[in-house]
Amino acid sequence: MPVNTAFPGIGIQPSPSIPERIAAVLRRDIVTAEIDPDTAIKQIHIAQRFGVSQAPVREALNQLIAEHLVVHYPNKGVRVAPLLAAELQEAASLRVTLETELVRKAMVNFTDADAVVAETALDRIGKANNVGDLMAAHEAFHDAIYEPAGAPITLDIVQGLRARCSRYLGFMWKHSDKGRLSFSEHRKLLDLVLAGDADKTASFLREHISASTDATVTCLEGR
Amino acid sequence: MPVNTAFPGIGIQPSPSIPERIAAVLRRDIVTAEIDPDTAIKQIHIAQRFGVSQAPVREALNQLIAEHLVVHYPNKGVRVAPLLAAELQEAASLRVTLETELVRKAMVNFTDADAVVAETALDRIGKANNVGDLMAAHEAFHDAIYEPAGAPITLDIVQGLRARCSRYLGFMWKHSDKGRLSFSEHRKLLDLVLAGDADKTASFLREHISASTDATVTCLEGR
DNA sequence: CCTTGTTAAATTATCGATAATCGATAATAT
DNA sequence: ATATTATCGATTATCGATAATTTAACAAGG
Repeated sequence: MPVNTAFPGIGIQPSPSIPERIAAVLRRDIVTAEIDPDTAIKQIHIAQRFGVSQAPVREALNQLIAEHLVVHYPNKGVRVAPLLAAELQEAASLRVTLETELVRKAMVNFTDADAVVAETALDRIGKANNVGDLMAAHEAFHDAIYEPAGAPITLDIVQGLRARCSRYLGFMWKHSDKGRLSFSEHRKLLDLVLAGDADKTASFLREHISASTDATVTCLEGR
Repeated sequence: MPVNTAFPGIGIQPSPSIPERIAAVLRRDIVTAEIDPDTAIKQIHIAQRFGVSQAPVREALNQLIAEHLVVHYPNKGVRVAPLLAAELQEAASLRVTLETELVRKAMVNFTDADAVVAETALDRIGKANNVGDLMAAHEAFHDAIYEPAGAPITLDIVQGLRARCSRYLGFMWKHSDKGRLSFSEHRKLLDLVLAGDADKTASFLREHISASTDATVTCLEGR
């Protein structure tokens, strides 16, 4: 009993469940710094906002708890996680370790189709006209670079770490004009991947992550 | 308004919630291979077993989903995750990368108190008389070795990866007598940490993880 | 004989309401 | 006046029941 007989091999992407839709909206609001750190998120408010009962809201919040975007206080609910320089620095350090390894493995398998996907994401970065779209495109670009590595567990961890770091970027963009996401750095990263020099690509990626982290940390400490 | 005036500085460890207790039991049953891979876990059964309604059961299952110990099929429930050699190998490879880094950082800060905690866990490994206790002690030992690194995010990720790998160990122990958890290897690991040679410790740790992984993979493929 | 459509059973997902918990405040006692 | 206890309001956590979904069995038709 195949999942999708009309388009064999493609499969049906299940329409996002209610909890997933709610989590997606809250996640965007958090990483774009639309909601301030430490803000309490009350189940009833969210339930009314989406016109559902509290049960699916709780599931969405549990998702965000697992992603460390909110913190849970038993019997007191959840709050948007605080922004701590130590968290950003450790997460970024891990990203350097894991993403350089991922890109090395990906480069071995990189196909023309993968390049097309990455180019498309790059275009989306250039065309994005709001913070949410920009971040989504940024995610998509990095994922496109790493997916060919064929390391799904690592990729999953990296995605979580990147979301955690993106929060800080979103905060910086909201409160200052520094460190705008540079189109050109990503263009160069993709060019390096296509050129095939693994060492050069890895060290450029390390710089890419470190530089944006350092800018964010100084912005964070300046308040 | 201090949390605990009778024992200042100690604080009250909040008694585990119902979902946490349920998740803990299911987690143990899964990693000790008491439940076979692909077994469907029905909400009503668990609810009746613990004498609660389905709501807290769903929360416990969501926890296990986040830990990748069960897989969720929308509108069809959860099943114990399958055992795949590829998953074990990638998770173990990640563990080598992250745990060698952790132990290096931990050795810089290692105190006598940390050593006592590790020795205690080592004793528990020796005295454990069932698979569940053995695994819990094993976890505690490795955590004791890594905690002084002061890298909570990395430690959290490593704990998740170790739980994923432990499933395979539990499976092997259930179906063969090979690869019993050796007390002596952990004794030597702790000795190396205390001796202070970071390179030697890291390479021993790499071998410790790789060897047990290889044994498990061959056991897994032999059926 | 195979396919297709229909129904029934089982299970998940959601709902509305209740119980349990917490923080703050008021009341009482020392 | 201070410290302890009791009550209140708000919110989470849990419950029991219903709605939605899937699966399997079976019947009708090609």
